[in-house]
Amino acid sequence: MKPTLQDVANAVGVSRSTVSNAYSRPDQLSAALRAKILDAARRLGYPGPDPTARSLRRGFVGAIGVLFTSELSYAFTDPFAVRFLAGVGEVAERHGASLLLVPLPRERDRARAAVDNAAVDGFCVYCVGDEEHVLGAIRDRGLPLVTTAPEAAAPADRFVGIDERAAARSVAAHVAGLGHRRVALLGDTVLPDAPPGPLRLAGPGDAPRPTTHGRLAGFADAFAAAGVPWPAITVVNAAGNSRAAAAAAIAPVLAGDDPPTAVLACSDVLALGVLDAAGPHPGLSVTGFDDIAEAAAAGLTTVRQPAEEKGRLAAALLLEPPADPADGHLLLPTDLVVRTSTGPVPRS
Amino acid sequence: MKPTLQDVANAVGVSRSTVSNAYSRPDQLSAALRAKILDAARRLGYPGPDPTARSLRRGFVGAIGVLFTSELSYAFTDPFAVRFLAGVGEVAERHGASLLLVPLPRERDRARAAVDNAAVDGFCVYCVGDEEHVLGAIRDRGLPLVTTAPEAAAPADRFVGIDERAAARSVAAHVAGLGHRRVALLGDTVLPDAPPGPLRLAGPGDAPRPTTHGRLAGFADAFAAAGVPWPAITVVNAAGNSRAAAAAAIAPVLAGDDPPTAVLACSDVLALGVLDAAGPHPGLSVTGFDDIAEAAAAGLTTVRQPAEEKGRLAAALLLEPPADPADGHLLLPTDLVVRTSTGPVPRS
DNA sequence: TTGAAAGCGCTACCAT
DNA sequence: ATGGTAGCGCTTTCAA
Repeated sequence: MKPTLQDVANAVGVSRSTVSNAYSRPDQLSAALRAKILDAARRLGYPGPDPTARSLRRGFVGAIGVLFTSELSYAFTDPFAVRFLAGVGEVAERHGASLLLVPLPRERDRARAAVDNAAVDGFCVYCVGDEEHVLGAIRDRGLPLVTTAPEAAAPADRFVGIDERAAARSVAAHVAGLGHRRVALLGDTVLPDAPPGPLRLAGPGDAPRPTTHGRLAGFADAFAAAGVPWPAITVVNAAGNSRAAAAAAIAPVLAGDDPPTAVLACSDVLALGVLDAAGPHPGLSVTGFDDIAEAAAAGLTTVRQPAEEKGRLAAALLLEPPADPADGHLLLPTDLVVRTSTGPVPRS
Repeated sequence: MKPTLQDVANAVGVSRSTVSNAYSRPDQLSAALRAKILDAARRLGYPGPDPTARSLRRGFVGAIGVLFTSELSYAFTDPFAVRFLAGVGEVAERHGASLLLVPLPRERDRARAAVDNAAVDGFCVYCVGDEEHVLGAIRDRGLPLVTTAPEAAAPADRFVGIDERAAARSVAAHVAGLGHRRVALLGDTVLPDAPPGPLRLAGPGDAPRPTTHGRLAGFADAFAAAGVPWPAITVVNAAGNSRAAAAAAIAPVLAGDDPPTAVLACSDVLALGVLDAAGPHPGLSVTGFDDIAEAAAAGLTTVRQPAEEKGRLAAALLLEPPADPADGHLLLPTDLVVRTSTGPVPRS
């Protein structure tokens, strides 16, 4: 059996309290006794207080949960998510807090159970869409919570994000300003179980994922202002946020008659996929969203949002809660980054 | 106060055991009673058994620790490390296990404390070098452990990795075969506190990091076989595994008189940095290590090792321990990937 | 400066 | 099918 604190106490001939103090409150006993205790512990192979028991007694854990409302293994595949995580890690590191990455099963009740079983002091939720049940589970546990989707945040929640709609509007306005009128909008899982390819949508609001919804709405705003009504815009669904999925989804649209002169994607990864597929369509304008590292190399026009900073602030909101709850909702700035993937409408 | 299991028991008028069973062993009570209990729990706002208390009682946690023997925030910056993590996550996901990412402070005793305080059932250690004290702490806790560095593995440890030396030998042989004789080897933190730039090393063994050591030794093997003795080889130190650090470290070497005709880097990230710095030196052959995604786009000749698979196997070794301990040491295959960044020695 | 007592919230065994 | 009992290993008053 592993030795316990009690064993050390017995060996030294002191009480458990004293051994406990030797570890957690060195000022509560003489240096000599402490040394003696630590020494005995070493001899017995006692590795120090059991983290679980300590957490139970103390009532807190020293770890924050990070939830991606998508496959965990997928999250590592998404450059933006990884940078967000890096930011979270940076702040956690500073606080000596660990990060518990909790895989979320797709089924709601199992997802809820996963949340219920996580030994953490609070959660950062990287929202992809379809997170309400997860957030509900966290709130039910009475744990603090920060989300990245404003629509998802309850008044008591903390939030850090961007104005998705305004940001999307800014790229779209740039594209509209270049004269594009025949455009396609590309999103990941625009409708839950839709097949890849073009889609009928009564309006941006039909997209259940708040992020997608916000971005589509922003795109629509700008084109509406340029005289292009929603029905004239093609919405294209990709089955996943990957280059391959994007390429597969957009190919038939580009190959159709009356193809768009510009494609506005809801993420850089998707935009890169469009570029992959657009090889034979030079002159096509393409925009992304996020400004991941690959975007620059590809010359992608996009909207930059501060990825690491978003993560840092999310963690900080959890680990250094603002005194005034009103400071718990942070809106980050975004920048339109114009590169070479957008240009005037080609005359043909 | 948050309600406890006891409160639910009182409310329903049953014992704690029964409530516990309602959650953890549904087959131990009638469906009707169970429904009644769960219902009361919902009404009271009882979120289910406390994870910490449950772990204490059950003696296991349902989480595995992942340790990077470097800054945690740095790990997310390293494409190879991220892919490793993706692999770990994939398997953890399948087992319903969470991943606890533990930031390691630089100071040894604080690092040990971080390990001691982690509530996990075992550790995957992604070895960068200088991990002995960390591994010792894990062993002292009696927790199972898988490393990625064979040198670091004690007999009881599990291990998954590659034959660093042989892999390095394969790229170096390719370069030597192209006729290169004036070569530089580039590594991250070849010596602990060395400044960026060329370095004197009595031999590969002087590099304390086992991975660096192994790769340098492999490079040396191949050149020795080609008639280039160790002292004729320039070893260059980069202050970090980043493109910028690599570029800064290699620049003076390329600018010196008698510059190398080939640079062999210990990682793709470093190699990419060399390429950045080599703009004005066309004809320079450069090799990397790992075959990250960016390598292909850059035309980098490198050694591929299966990143996600390494992570998957590491997690599997922990979560599905092999019956025969002898199966706990896995050596993964590597492949030489020749692209355009290497070529014959330019005649000048 | 040290120790005794009282749980933290839960589960597993053994009865009934 | 349900309940009683006995801790899991630790920390924290409080008293000595």
